[in-house]
Amino acid sequence: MSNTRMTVREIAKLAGVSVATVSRVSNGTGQVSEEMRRRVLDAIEKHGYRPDHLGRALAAGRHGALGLVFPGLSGPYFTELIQGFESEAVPSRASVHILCTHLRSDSDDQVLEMGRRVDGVAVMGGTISDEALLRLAKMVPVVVVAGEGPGDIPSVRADNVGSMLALTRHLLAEHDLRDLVFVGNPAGSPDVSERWAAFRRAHHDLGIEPPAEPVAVSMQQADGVLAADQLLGGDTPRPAGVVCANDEIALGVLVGALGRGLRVPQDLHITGFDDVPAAALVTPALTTVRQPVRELAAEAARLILRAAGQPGNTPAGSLVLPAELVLRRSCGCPAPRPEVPAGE
Amino acid sequence: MSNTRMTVREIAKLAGVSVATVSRVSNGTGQVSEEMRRRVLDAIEKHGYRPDHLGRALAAGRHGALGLVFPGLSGPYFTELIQGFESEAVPSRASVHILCTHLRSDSDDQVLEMGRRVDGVAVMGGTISDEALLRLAKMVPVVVVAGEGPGDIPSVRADNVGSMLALTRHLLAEHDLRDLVFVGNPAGSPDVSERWAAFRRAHHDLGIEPPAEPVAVSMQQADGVLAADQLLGGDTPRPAGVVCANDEIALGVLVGALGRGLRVPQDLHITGFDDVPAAALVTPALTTVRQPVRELAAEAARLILRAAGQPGNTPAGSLVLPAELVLRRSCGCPAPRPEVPAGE
DNA sequence: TGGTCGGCTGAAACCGGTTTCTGTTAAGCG
DNA sequence: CGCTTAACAGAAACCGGTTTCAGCCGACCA
Repeated sequence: MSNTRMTVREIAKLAGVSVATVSRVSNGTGQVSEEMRRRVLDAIEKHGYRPDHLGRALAAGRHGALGLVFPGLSGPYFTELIQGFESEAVPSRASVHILCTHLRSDSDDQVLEMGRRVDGVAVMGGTISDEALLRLAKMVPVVVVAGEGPGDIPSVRADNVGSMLALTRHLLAEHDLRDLVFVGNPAGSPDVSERWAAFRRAHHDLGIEPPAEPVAVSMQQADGVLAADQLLGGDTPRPAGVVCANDEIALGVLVGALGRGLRVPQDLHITGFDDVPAAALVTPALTTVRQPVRELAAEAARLILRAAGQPGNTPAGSLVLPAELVLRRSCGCPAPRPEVPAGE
Repeated sequence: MSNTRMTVREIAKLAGVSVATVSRVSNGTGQVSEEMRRRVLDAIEKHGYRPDHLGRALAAGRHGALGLVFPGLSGPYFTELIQGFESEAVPSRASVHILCTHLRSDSDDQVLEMGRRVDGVAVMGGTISDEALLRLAKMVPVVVVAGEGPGDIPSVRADNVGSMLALTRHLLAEHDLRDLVFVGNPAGSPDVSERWAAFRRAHHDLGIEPPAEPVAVSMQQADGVLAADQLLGGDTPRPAGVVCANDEIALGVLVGALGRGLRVPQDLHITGFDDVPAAALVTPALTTVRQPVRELAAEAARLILRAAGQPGNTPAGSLVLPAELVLRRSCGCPAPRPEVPAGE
């Protein structure tokens, strides 16, 4: 009815009761007689009163909000992440604040500012400085997603090590490949760092000498094209296989290789990581690793909600979810099914 | 220093001044003598005081937050949208709340709840009911992104009509195609509705009879595969070209066509909409339309911020940004460049 | 020297809720 | 019938800030 916002006190006056009673009715707490409850509900209904979120939050000392911090929104990985997080937060009546640190230099400050507006934060690994992370953790419960935090900050992540071990071993042992290269910058994110380490360890486990250095590029498709230029353009002998830190790099390398007239996988084997939708679509389809990104994010949200619910801010331990090897044509495996992918 | 949060009153006591003075210093408002300012700043510095966001927001009657509502996060379109919105909001010290209505049935309520937590909301067209949109607009400034709102709710959108007119005309006139079909559900979103209307109008403008009905499917890749089954599987004559409501559908149709042994564009012409990264990557590369999604979202954020800044909640008018036709192989055009796409 | 004006300060009201704490009333019980 | 107790209602304090308003004081002017 009324366009101007009602307050508890106005409703109280209109219903002829005290503000305490209105609050009790609208929250369902305490004891209220049927008579009073009727009067209050009538007034609320009649004037379309909804309690103000700020007033309530201030009194409760709780924001009713969760934060999610990520470097940027490149690709389907982040899409899944956000949806997983959000779908877990909303049923708990918590709103979701997002922050893309992107290329901004003052992201540490912005994250700390976010810490003052929410009840807990999930931060993607490698997004902000450890120092900022520790300070943030002093304000609100924090969980690191896809990475590892300093101190005893809890984290949830996929099994990078296990799956990259399996993938590399697959290439080395089943396809009997040598001269593999790794494309991706281990310094860029904890995920890549773990993948690079596992890539090397798989070599060592089989008594094979791994390359000393990765081809350190960023995570976009264009960087994969660049890497392909570097690997295939010069006079250096062509590697047998290219293990990429994610699918987008792999797709870039694929384009670069095909553009040079190379056949994949006959002339060059390529693998990715993440299983983005396009990975199944391109020709040849991309061998990759599927992570339970959505569950990862949902689990992070759950941890935060639980910690925020308790005054003691329980930090809980770390969690590692399994990842799944997806073998397709680009590593030399036969096409798994009659090429009619079920979309996404 | 202190781990437990400081309040204005504590700082005031420690600095030996009144809370009003502390507030004035920390906000830089009003007149404060150098002596007082020093004392307050010292106390603030020493105890690491930062004003509580809730208290401040309550007193100011402003949340310092913007909302963004979308149906789901399928594909790069939404990624761009979020980043554009966020990059405009953050410099204004506004946090960004997101809400995926997804498959939830109670999204209207959730949107209204969001309206009580932010200073303004951008809603993707077709995401919530007109009724909810109108009620939301009574609470906070609202902008519809990629769609049109009821009443005088302002909107920002790309030039669907102009670009789809140009695209369809291109197929009809330049490539001299007939028997085009449109794949996409006009009832699903305002964008698709506009595109379908423009598709038909281009036919009429050239005196050609357009198809009476679209192939109404959803916006995911799998739906494109379904559409291909329907169009290419039966005994009905194969259409000359398939105009898809977005790139993901088009990619699905492409896979379906190639999987049936058809050559694209020789046997079947296909076009998309949005210019997702994969559109340039697939073979043949996809003819499509590039929308200024990021600018769209940034403009929406700007409108909201401006409206939220003024008590009068200026609704402002609508805004239509131009879109660009991207001609590639899949419509029959020659490859524009030596096939080394610069990634994305 | 008295009056006015402007700079500076702090007490108190306010934002919109929740919660404690006190008091009243009626029911239950010996 | 008197006493205890439970149910219920409301006044007031509280959450942590901002802002109004009144008052004090020194400077300036006639």
